[in-house]
Amino acid sequence: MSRPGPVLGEEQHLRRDAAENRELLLDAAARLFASHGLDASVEEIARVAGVGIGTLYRRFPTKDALIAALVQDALDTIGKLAQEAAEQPGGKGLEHFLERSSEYQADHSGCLPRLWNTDPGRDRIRRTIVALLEDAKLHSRVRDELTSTDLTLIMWSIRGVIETTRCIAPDAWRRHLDVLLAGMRPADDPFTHRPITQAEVDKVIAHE
Amino acid sequence: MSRPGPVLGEEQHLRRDAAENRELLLDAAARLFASHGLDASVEEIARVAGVGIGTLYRRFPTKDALIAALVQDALDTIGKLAQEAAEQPGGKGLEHFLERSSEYQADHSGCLPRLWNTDPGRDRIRRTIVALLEDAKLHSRVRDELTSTDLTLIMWSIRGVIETTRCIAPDAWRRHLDVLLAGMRPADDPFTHRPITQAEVDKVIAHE
Amino acid sequence: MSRPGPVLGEEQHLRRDAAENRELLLDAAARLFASHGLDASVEEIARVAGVGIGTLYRRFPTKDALIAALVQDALDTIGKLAQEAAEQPGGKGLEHFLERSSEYQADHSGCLPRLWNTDPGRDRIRRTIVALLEDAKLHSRVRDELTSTDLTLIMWSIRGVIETTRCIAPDAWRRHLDVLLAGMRPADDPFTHRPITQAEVDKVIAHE
Amino acid sequence: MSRPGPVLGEEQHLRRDAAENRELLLDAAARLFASHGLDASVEEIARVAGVGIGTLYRRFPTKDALIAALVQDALDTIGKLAQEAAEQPGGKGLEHFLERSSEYQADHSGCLPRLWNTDPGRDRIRRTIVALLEDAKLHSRVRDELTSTDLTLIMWSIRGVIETTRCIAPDAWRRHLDVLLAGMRPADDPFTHRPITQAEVDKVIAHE
DNA sequence: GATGAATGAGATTTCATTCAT
DNA sequence: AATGAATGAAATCTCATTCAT
Repeated sequence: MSRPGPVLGEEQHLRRDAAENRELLLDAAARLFASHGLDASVEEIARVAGVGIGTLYRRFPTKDALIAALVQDALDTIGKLAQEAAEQPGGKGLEHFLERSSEYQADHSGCLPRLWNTDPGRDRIRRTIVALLEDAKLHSRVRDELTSTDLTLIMWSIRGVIETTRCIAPDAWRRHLDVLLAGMRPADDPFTHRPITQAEVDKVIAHE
Repeated sequence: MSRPGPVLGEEQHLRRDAAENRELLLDAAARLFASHGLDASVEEIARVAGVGIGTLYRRFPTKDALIAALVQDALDTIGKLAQEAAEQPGGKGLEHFLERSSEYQADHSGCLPRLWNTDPGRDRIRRTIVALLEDAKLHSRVRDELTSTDLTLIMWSIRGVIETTRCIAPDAWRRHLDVLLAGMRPADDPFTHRPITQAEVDKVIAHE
Repeated sequence: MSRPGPVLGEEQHLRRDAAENRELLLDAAARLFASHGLDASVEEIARVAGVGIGTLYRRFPTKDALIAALVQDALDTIGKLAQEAAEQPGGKGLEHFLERSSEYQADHSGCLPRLWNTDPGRDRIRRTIVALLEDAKLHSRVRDELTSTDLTLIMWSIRGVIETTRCIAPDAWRRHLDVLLAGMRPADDPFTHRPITQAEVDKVIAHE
Repeated sequence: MSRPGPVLGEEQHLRRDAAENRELLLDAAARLFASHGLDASVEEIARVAGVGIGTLYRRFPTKDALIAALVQDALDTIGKLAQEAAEQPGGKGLEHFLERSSEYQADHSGCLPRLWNTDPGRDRIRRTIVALLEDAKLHSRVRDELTSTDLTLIMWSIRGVIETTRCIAPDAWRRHLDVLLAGMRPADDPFTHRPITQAEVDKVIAHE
């Protein structure tokens, strides 16, 4: 006799608009990728987001597209962090940026494996970072021989540390950054190997 | 480069053909894991090894067992490298070890994600590394404040670089190691964060 | 013959196509289990049902779940048969129930091996059967020494006959029930062994 | 330097002869079929028997052949039991046989599912049983209308009870046999269904 | 537009049987 | 003759993606 009302779990069936769903999906994906790696299933993501799987596929035509969107979000943030860091005086912007961007990655470690593997806007970030590097050299906070590709390796290495330690020792990367910064400082004995080329970095990033 | 011989508890007589197939399988697995990540399918591994899938499962009752075998091989080798490094004079053993072990990992990058995540023999390796560290401090080649857990982070950091660059710039890690070694050297300004504890490292490793 | 409607806890709204497929799958499973035993493959079941294997697994997350659903259907029906039998006058309800429930089992012999091996609702059925037994004793249609556990053995015994003969002589169990009913009737010489306990029956059923 | 002596577990590598192996295998098979059903793997059987799987396949060209051998053993024994029972006076041979053969089956329940499904020697057993039945009728221990096919059904039904209860209540079949024997006794109200034909029984048995 | 049911290729694993040692 | 390594078909189950409702 009772009207077939909303079933358990359906009581929040608000007519959400597209933008909201997008955010819900990205949040859910970030959370699940962080806890289960990129193997987290799209179905689980949709469920956690509270939307149907069809809705997910309307927003993101592919699992990879969803990941790419997360990566893009992260890159956008990192770009902003780089620009903020440029305001630091005394050549300290670079250090500031490394700390802040690492902090951000530690908090959003879900799709780190692919974080550097995508394109648009990356070039602008790179130019900002190069500027930070030049400024740091100008103030003798880092070696002259340090290149922007060295910074890329440094960020990849921090990513590796974060990925490994995030669950247990989420601040481990700070100690490691201490070591890296010490290694970047001006010193008498120069590095013994050539830096990798920007072309190589680009190829790595393009290599999916 | 060659697989280490039978180790503790492994001395069961394998028939010649069985032993051969075991090698073929481990080689194929290493190759495929390196090129396709741990998602490489066991069927593909068996095909590349030129044996039936059943043969693979007779030797390694589980995909994880196969991975574990590769990891064990790698750890055995790294243990040997650590002991060899101990023979280096002038406190240079530690640097020597970091270079050699990184070299090995770059050549066997297939199961790096799990390389540190397994048990037996690890303790012996750690003690050897601690000895290398003490020797390096004795000869003032590294800071006194450097801990063995810092070395662990350093190795994870190198692993991250190798994983990212292996296909395109297989020697990138050497340049990165330059930076790390520079950061390890004695210097005036001390690190600003506490090292992580050995207990934290152990938990990370135990954490799958 | 028709599947019983939604039961306790099963009232989730299934979309029409989903509900249809559920029926198709249960029918196919019943048919194949009947003809090939429980070893019939889920792939074959899906094919006979005319749906993809994924659909089967969406509805029944496990082969066992599929079997359990069939068993549940059967138990529900048998429960109803017991209640219907209670309306028979003259203490004949028990005989009526044995005939009807055996008939049903002969028509749904697919998952007989596990038919009694599951829980919910079983207790209610048992109480109904006990009532049937008491009524039969009251009207002197069966011996006073007959217990409800004897009835359980009797049903297992019929099940054994049905399983063996279903393909060739699908009515053989009727003749066997004649013998059993004759054995249940009041008589001078009592049984010579103790009945098994209800606890033993419960353990047998729990024992997978 | 040590001679490669016998390895662990090989110290009982006695040169066993064929007959002995056959027994070992049949014993192991009976034990494993009893505990794990006919799904017990041939590899496990060989291991429990303490022989190689190749040896098993030399003795029994097929898993089915192994099962058939067990069945044959059982039938031989049951044939002997029937003949022994024929010596019982007063028409009690039939009851004696049912008890003894059930006892034997309860103790050798491994391949019961197929126990009646095989051929050679069966005919001789049947003739012996028919004789027991006639003798029982002669002494008015069973109804005249009881046929040998009824006895077949009775034995199948006992098999069903044994299969179900063997682990928990290994004597349950005795109580059930009480009921069956009571049902076989002469009585006023005749059975209401026709017995199945010998041809039907034969077809059931042939039907794998 | 949103939903979630349906799909089916593909993954891991088992096991009866064959065959080199 | 005995062994057990090798085989590969087949089983169960997962999941990214499509499509009817």
